[in-house]
This record gives sequence, C-alpha cells and structure tokens, in this order.
Amino acid sequence: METKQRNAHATSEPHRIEKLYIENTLLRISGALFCHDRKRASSRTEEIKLNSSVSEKTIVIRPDPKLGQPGQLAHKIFIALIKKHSDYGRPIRHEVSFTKRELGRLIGRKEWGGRDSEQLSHALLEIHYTFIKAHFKKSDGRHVEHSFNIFPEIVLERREFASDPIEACTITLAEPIIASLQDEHFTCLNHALMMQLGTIGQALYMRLFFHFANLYDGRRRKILSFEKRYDDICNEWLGGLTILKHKSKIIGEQLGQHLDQLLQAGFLSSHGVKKAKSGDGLVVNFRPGAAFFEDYERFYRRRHQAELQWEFHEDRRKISEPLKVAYLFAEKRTGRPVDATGFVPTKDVETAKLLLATLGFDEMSSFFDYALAETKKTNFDVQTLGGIKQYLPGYLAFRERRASNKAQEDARKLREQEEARRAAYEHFRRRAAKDIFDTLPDHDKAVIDGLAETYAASFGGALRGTMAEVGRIRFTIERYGARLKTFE
DNA sequence: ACCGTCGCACGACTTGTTAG
DNA sequence: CTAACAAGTCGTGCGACGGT
Repeated sequence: METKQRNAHATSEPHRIEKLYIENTLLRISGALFCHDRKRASSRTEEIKLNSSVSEKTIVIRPDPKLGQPGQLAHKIFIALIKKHSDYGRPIRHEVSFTKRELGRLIGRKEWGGRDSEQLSHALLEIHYTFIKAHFKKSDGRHVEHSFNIFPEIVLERREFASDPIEACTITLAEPIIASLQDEHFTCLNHALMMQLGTIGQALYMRLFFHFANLYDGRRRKILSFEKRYDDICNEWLGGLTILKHKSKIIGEQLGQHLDQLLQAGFLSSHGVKKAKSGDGLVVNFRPGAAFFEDYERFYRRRHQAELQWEFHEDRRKISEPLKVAYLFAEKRTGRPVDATGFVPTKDVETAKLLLATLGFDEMSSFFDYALAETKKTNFDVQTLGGIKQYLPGYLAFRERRASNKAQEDARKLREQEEARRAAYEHFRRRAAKDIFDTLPDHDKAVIDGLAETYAASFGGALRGTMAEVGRIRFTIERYGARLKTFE
C-alpha cells in the first residue's frame, strides 16, 4: 500500500521526487564536517577552522573528543536525512523521522543487520556531538554568528534493552538552519544523480553545483568554469582528506575516479589538475556539463519546494508522536529527561500509538499527570506505559467531568455577563430618559407628569412618589424613545 | 607500483514470532 | 506444537586509502 502510493507519486512527478534541497551554510559546513578518509575520521578530534580571513565566512568545527569526526557513513545518513526533510516540503519542518529500514534503503544498503544499527547510532552521535560555529545570512543581509549542533536532538526507539537494535528515530534540525531555509537560502540538487556517486563524489558534486549555480548567468555556457586549490578542496570540501603531493596519485588513486564519475554523469564536461600560479601546490579546474545546465534550468525556473505534506504528517503520526509520547512518559516517571544516548523501548512506543488513538498528542501530558497521581494512591510503581493504560477510562471520565463542569461554569458566567449588561443598559436608559425629560419644554413635562400621576394614583404612601418617578420615565420613553440608543 | 590496514557491505547461518 | 517466514548475528571478502 505504502510503496504503491510512493511509486504512483514517483511516476507521476519524477522530477519532483529526485530533488534535494540543502541550506547553503549547511552545504558549506558539510564539506568540512564529514571526513571522507575512513582511517583518520575517528581519530581527528582537533578543532577545524575554515576561512578565518573573512569573518562572516568562518566556520569552526569541534568534533567530539571521543568519537572523532563524522565519517563516510555519517555523510550518507546526513544526505538521506536532508533528502527526507526536503521531501517534506513547506512549511519547513524542524524534525525528520524514519524507520531503520527506510534509512537502510536511502543509504543504499540491501540488508540491515544487527551491527548496522550500532553503526547508525554511532554515526548519528558523531554528528550530534560535533559543535559548529558559523555565520548565517539574515533576511536583511546581515550575518549572525550561531553556535550549534546540526542535530540538537535525537530520539531513538529500541526493542527493549539498550543493546537492542534501533527500530525508529526522530531527529531535530538546528534552528538557524531552519530559519535560513525559510529565508530561501538553499541550493537544489539532483538526488538521483547523487545516488550514483560515492561519498567523495557527492561532496564534490554538492560544492560544484553550488559554485556553478552562483557563477552561471544563464547565457555564456562555454566559458563557465571554476578553479580551486587542491589542498583547499581536501580541507574545505572533503573534511581533511590527505593532501597528496603528486598529480598522478591524485588523478590515479584519489579524486580521479570520482571526477570521472561526474564526467560520465554529464555533470562535468572536463576537469584538470595543474600547478598553482603562485608556484606551490596544485589547482583543480572544473567545467560544467550538459547535466548541470539541465538541472539548473529545471530547478531554478521554479524553485519552490514540492508540497509533499502527506508524507510529513504520516511520519509524525506513525513515528515522531508515539516516540515523543514515550519519551514524555519516561521523563514524567523518572522526573528527569532522557539524555542523548537514551532510548525508549518498542513496547512503550506501541502503547503510545494505542493511547494516541484515543487521546490527542497535546493531551498526553495532562493524562500522565492524572495517571501518575493515581498510581501514587495505590503505591503502584509503574515501569512501562502499559501500566498506565488502565487509567485511561478513569482519565476520560475525569476529562468529561472537567469538561462538563467547565461548560456549566462557562454558561453561568455567560448568563451573569448578559444580566449585568442588561442591568447596565437599563440603568443607562433610565438616566437618558431622565435627561430627555429635563430638557423638555414645560408644557410637555406637564403632560408626562399628568400621565405619571394617574399611573401612580392607585398606590398609596411612600410608594406613590416612587411610582410617579417610574411612570415619568416610562412615559418619556414611550413618547421620545426614538431619541434613545437601542440595546447593542 | 604494491601491499597492509581498516571500515563497510553482504550473505550464510541463527533466532524469534505468529498463525494454524 | 510446529511450520513458515521475518529479523538478527556473525564472519568474511572487498575496496579505498596511505605508507613504503
């Protein structure tokens, strides 16, 4: 069913499905963040600083001292998450959810064994624990420095124990990235093309597309080219890949095959390595190919993101909300939030789904408060969400009572308000009538006084004077009522 | 140019689950 | 209780990178 829908979507609008939107600063960060050198990635822990000469382009990356720099697998996961996030479309969401199988497909693994789960959580934590300091362009053109993690929050579901594999996951994206996406600072990439490449090829493609798109004026295709120092490419685009000395090695064993892949895909029309004009080091030059111009025309003519909201809502209902409910329960039960390495068991997430069938997401907090208060009464030491389920009928009744009490209360208040307003109006009317009476010519006053006297004649004593007063107002209103404002 | 190292992916085997 | 299928575990080969 689900795959059927997906395929239907893919065939009806293939060009939409293969787009990938990435925020521009994030694109630059990702070049330095992910180390494509598999041997050194986990041991690189020192601070990485880029473009320290131009202050608003400076990027500082501080990898976790224990985990080191995020590696190739982390890069694949990152791309998969960004792809999923961009498929959510607008309005831009703060979180991305996925099941492990879905992610397995997205990073191109045919099977997903037990160890793969650990690799996944390890890679996610590598990104989570890496601090970034970068400048974001505001809508008014100013640059503001932000210090953040790309994934400030990671929520995991495991079967039962901490050693069990991951079932599902929700990840929050950093606030400055979301804000910048909202300001339309993003680059659109061809995801289908990226999936054919290795991670080095992907990183090169992302940066080259970004630069080509900035340089291209829509006309002079032939002369469009881009040059960059080889050592800078290693550091700024490929996260500290070893800088080799000889051109033959670079082409033959390091970058060559990845560049050739880009050439084959038609993204590049040519590339070359030559000696830098300054004398030391090497410079790589790139020329875009037909595939670049095609994608450029396609993406930038109408560059608004696809509105695939159903997918987001689906994920939120199936993955993110149950996970959050389970986390909320753990937090309420223990009195402290679950930390980054924590998780919630599948059973709780399943129970959360059941609860969500009856209660709204917003109601969970108040339900837990009610249920936990109930457990205290009988000294029931709840461990899982399953233990809470029995309080659901009680809570529903409690909610009903509270709602009907509130409805009664509201109705009473409304009645009182109405009465007060009527009283105020009556008071106002009387005063107004009296004012009208006072301004009347003596002749008219006498007529009304006469009517009032007759009206009050049947009363005796002190009441007679009061009734005469009431009568005076009544007859004034009867005769001159048009001069009064009506109720409302 | 060649070989050692390391992380990753894959497939074969094992364990778990559920329906009949 | 067991068969059938799905999911998890483990070992191993591969390929990329870097040192010699």
